[in-house]
Order: sequence, then C-alpha cells, then structure tokens
Amino acid sequence: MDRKIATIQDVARTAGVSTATVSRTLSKPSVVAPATREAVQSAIAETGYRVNATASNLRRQRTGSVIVLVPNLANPFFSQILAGLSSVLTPAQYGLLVADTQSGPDPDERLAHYLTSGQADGLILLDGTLSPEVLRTPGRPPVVMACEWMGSDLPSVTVENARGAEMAVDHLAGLGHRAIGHVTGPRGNVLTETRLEGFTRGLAARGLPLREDWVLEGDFTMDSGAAAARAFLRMADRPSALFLSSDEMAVGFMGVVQAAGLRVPQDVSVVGFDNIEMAQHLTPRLTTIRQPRTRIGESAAELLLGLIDTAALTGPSDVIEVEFIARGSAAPPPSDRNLG
Amino acid sequence: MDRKIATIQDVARTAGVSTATVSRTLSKPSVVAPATREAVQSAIAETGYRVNATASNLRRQRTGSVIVLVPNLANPFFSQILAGLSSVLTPAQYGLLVADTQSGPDPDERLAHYLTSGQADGLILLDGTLSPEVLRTPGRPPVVMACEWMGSDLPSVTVENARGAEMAVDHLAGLGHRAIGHVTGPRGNVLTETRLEGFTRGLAARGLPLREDWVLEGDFTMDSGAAAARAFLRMADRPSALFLSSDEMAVGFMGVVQAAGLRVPQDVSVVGFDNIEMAQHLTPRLTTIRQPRTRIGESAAELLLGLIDTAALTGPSDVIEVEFIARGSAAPPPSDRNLG
DNA sequence: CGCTCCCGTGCAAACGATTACATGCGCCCC
DNA sequence: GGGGCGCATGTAATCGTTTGCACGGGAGCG
Repeated sequence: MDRKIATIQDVARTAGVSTATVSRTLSKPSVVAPATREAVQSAIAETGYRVNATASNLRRQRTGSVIVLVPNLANPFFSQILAGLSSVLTPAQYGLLVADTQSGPDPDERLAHYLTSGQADGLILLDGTLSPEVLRTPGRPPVVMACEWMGSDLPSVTVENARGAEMAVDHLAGLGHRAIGHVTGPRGNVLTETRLEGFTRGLAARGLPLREDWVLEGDFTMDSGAAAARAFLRMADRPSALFLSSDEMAVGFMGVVQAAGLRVPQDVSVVGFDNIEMAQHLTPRLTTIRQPRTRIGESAAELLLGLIDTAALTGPSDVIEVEFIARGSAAPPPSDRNLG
Repeated sequence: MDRKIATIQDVARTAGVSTATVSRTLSKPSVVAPATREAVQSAIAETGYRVNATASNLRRQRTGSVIVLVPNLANPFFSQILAGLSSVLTPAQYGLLVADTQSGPDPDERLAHYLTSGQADGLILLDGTLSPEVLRTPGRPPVVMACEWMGSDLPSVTVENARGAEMAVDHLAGLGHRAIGHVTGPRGNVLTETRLEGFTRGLAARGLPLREDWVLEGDFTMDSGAAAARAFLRMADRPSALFLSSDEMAVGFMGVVQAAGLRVPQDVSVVGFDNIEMAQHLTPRLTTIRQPRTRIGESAAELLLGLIDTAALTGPSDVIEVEFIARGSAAPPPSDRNLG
C-alpha cells in the first residue's frame, strides 16, 4: 500500500490534528492534552511514521552528529576510545561520524574542512599532531581533545602519563634495579614527552642516574620496539630493566630479546604502558600501566555534550587516572638474585 | 563582521545573480556562462560560503552518510575494516556513521531502527548474528554484509575462510603432522563453521583422521585460547599440531603452553588465522592465514556505493582471497625430528 | 453576568538548498 | 525581415519539520 514513507502531514491528517500538534506530541508531550496525545500516538503507529532527521535538523539548525578525527583508524588503540564515545553519544541521540585524518593529503586542511563544513555539532580530536592555529576559525563548533596537545587550552581528556611513567620507574627501583632504560615514542609527541618527563622524575626521586644512551627513541609500534631491542643487544653496558612507552613496543622488544636467547625477566625486566589485552597473555605476562581507554572516550563525549548544551567553546577538562599492574615481566635484577 | 555563516542567498546577492545560478555553478558548472561562473566563484570566496549539507540533503532526499553496524567497537578486529570503509567513503563524499550494536539492549531492534530511520543512504553490517527477517522492511536502504551471514542472499564481502583453513591443514600435513587438532570459534558463528569445514576437508584430502576430542570450542578471544591450552595440557593423547581459528586464540594458547614448559614449535606446532600485527612479533613468530581486513572494508564500501548509485537492493558480492604465511610456530612433529 | 486568564490547538513562516519550468535574448536561415 | 531555435538565467515550488504567534473557548472570580 504505502509505498512512500509517512510524513508528519500524513500523521496529522490521520489523527485529525495539525502538524504542529504532532510535532509537539513528540517533543513536548506535556503541553498537549492527553486525549489528543493518544490520538496522535495511534496515528503514528498506524502510519509507521518516523521523523525525518534531515528536515528536523535543518529546521533546528543542528546536525545531530559529532565528528571524531582519528589519525589512523587502522590502529586498534582508537577502537576502544570509539567504543566509549559511542556508548555516550548513542543514548544522547547523536550520531558518531568518524574521519581518518591520514586518508587525505593534508590533515590540517581536513580539520579546517570539518570545522567550517557545519556537518557536525561538535568535534573530538584524537590526533595530537594537528596545528592549533586551525582552531581560530570564527563560528566553529565546540571541540574536545581526547589526547594531549601541546600548547592548547582546549577542553580535553588526558591521562596521568607522567605519573604512570613514575610508577613504572618506582616499581623497578623497588625491585632493586639501578640501571633503568627507556624507550620513548616519537619525539615531539606529547605522550612521549610527558612519559619521558615522568621517567626522569622517577629516576631523580630515587636518586638514580639518567643515562642518555639508555634512552632509545621508538614510535609506539611493535616494529620500533623490535628495533630498540636490537640496539639494546648491541650495547656493551646494558640496563637491567626497561620502561617502554607502549605495550606494543614492549611486545616487539620482548620478541627480539627472547629470540636472542635472553630471558625476561631473569636477564632483563620490562614494563610497558597501556595494558593492551594481549599483555596478560604474553610469556611472561607483561607488567604495565593501565590507561582506561573506554573511559577516555566516555569522558570526551560527556565533555563535548556539555559544551554543545551550553553553546560554549570552553569548559572543564578531565584527567583520567592510571593504574600500575604488576605481572611477570619485571623481577629483581640478576645481581640481586645472585645475592639472594 | 559576518557573524552568521553565508547562505546561498548571500552569494547570489553578492554576485548579482539568482540562487539557481549559484547552485548550478556548484553542481553543473558547464551549463553556466564562463563570465557568470567567475563572478559566482569570487562571490563564494568573498562570503566564505559553504553549502549547507543538511538543506542540500533534505532537498535531494538523501543523507550523504552510511551507517556501519559493528558488534563490538572495542574489538580491534573492526578498526582496520573501518579504515578501509573510510578510505573509500570519504573521497566519495559520504560520511561514515558508526554504531555499536552491543551498546543497546536489543541488537536486532537497533538494526531495525537504522533500517527505518532514514538516517543513512546505506548500511554496512559487520555483525553476523543479526536476524535476516529484520531486512524485510519495505522501502529500506541498500545493505551490504561485510562478513558471512548464514542464509542470506544479501550482497556481501566474504573471505575464503574454508580455503584458508584447508591451507593451514595442508601446511601442517606437509610438515609431517598426522595428529592435528583445531580450536574453533563459537558454535553457530559462520566463520567458525566455514573454517571448521575447511579443516575437515583438509584432513580428508590428506587422508588424516578427524578426532572429535581434538576439536575444542573457543570464541576467538585470547582467553578462550588460553582455556583451550589448559584442555590441551590435560589430554592424555595430544595432537602434535593445532590450527586455531583466530590469531588471538593462538596467542592465548601459546602463552599457556609455554608457561607450562612446552616449546612451540618443538613440542607442538601452532597455526592461527588472521595475521594480526602482533603475529610476527611473538616468540616464535606465528604461522597464520592473512585476511586483508582493509580490503574487506574497501570492497564493502565499493559494493554499497554501487547499490546506492543504481538504487538497487541486490548486486554483486565479493570474495577476498586469503594468503598463507609460514613463520616459526609450525615445524615438523617431534617424531620426524627424531628420525631426521 | 461579564471580564480575564490560561490552556490547547492551528496557521503559517521559516530553515537553505535544488530544479522543473518559464522567460528573454541573440542568431540563423529561409 | 520574420519566425524559430537554443542558450543562459530567473522564478518559484518543494523537501519535512519546528515554533512564534494568534485564536477560541472554558473556567474562575468579582
């Protein structure tokens, strides 16, 4: 029968009321008389009416969706954040539009595009490499950073990165290690810098030396962890423990040193960062710092909804706590073991 | 100055033409005279005009976005598929709206909701557990399955799951294994069944026995792989090699058997499925079947765009090839080694 | 009994773009 | 020179909702 989908007009006609009344029954039921309300409800059921979101959005000058800019969608790091975003935005009736900043040529231009396109009521940035200047766009929608970003006072969700790194050093030092190395993320990345800062602060607090040649640069990937391991194996004077700025790098690192015949943690202790699911399934199980990624997404979504509701561009930020998880990949250093 | 964003009216006024001409310069430049075209272009530049996608969509009776229904966003398995989807949809000017079917109470109802809500020009399903009946909705948008789905003739993108499993068995048999076990995914899942089918076919082709007690049920997770390993360790008569239906399970399996003192591949050979990034960083490196997840996403997006363009609900499907990747986790069985 | 007030509803104008149809002008050809 | 044709542009209806404003009627109060 009804080939076309019903419009609010059809419902109004069926219920014998005006379109205004139908619209009000849907948005502010309290202002319409109970009898009318029921008539409208059954007309809606009869016609199978669904409100046309596009028309509604046009009239209400909104879009009903939020864009999340992800540096690299293929990186599983982000999937849990997406899950957190979705769990908050969906109940709030917002669509989650994901865009990969790497897929085009110029990431900054992509950001500028989304800021001006008016395709979303708000933006969430997961990419810490974008230029802050782009945000000077007049009339832009609210934006929340869901990772740290140098020199920006945007509302953001950050993790206690420095403290996490400090906890890692503290744990290793507590086990008796005095020669502790570090594998960083890519230089310039804020995660890298804050974790490095926490690392050095942790060493200082324990009165341990910071040896430049024991600080290796990685890029958070397993491959770079493997490369760091090869550099480690070439060292004449090796640290007895390493704190790596990501679990992925720790996986890559352990893979190479184990293949070279070293045992973890007997020959070298390893601490990662992130507590990826795999951490507890490695051999040995990986000692690491947990950062609750789902919570990061949830919190970012909540902050953004707050901004949208109040039509504000600035608002509170959130700092997410980290948790140290001791497992089997860190143990007292060989020298202590000989003594014990 | 201009607090409000410019509309097509403003551009028309600035350029001294009608809104129709402005619209045409944007959509069909060839029909407007070069001089007018330039005038409009500079008026656009001057006013900073951006077309309002909502209004355009309303008029054109489309939405400009595609919804992808993901069973569990937190599962990194899907992030690469999303990346593939994004890489095709973004250049085609479609937004990618992601929705988590698990986040609500009733997944089927979520699907029904999106089918009727008219919020997207098309749907991509990554969730093979939804009920086919829901798709009988009249007037629904085109849908593409990006994983197998029992008893559905929907356009879909599938992977040569059975062949992949057969290749695994073939490889192990070629190494000399005659006692080969299997850890499946959850029963009823199509991936599970097709890989199991390939497994049994592979055994049959080599004239090897299928031992029911060597087929363990998992659910694709590392935890279930670990559980399978504990069951394996309890066996009086163990297979010399195992094919696991996911790399995650293989990781969990290897973790437990290694912790129990068994060596991979000397004591037991392991083959996974998927070639997750970590596979090559494990110790030993994991022999597995590669399924190109980015390609799955790209192909699904292309199929869907085809359906949208032709306003069709049915169309071609795509089968993605798998590739066997031999690494270190599978080797000749102990008996052969003794002989060799 | 008459005046207010308020509650529930309808009317109609937006929102910003697209596009079928109308219009006007210049040119070609007979 | 007039009729016709076609090109470039304008006019205005339309997509489906929301919402400010107006209106009618019933109740309450003096």
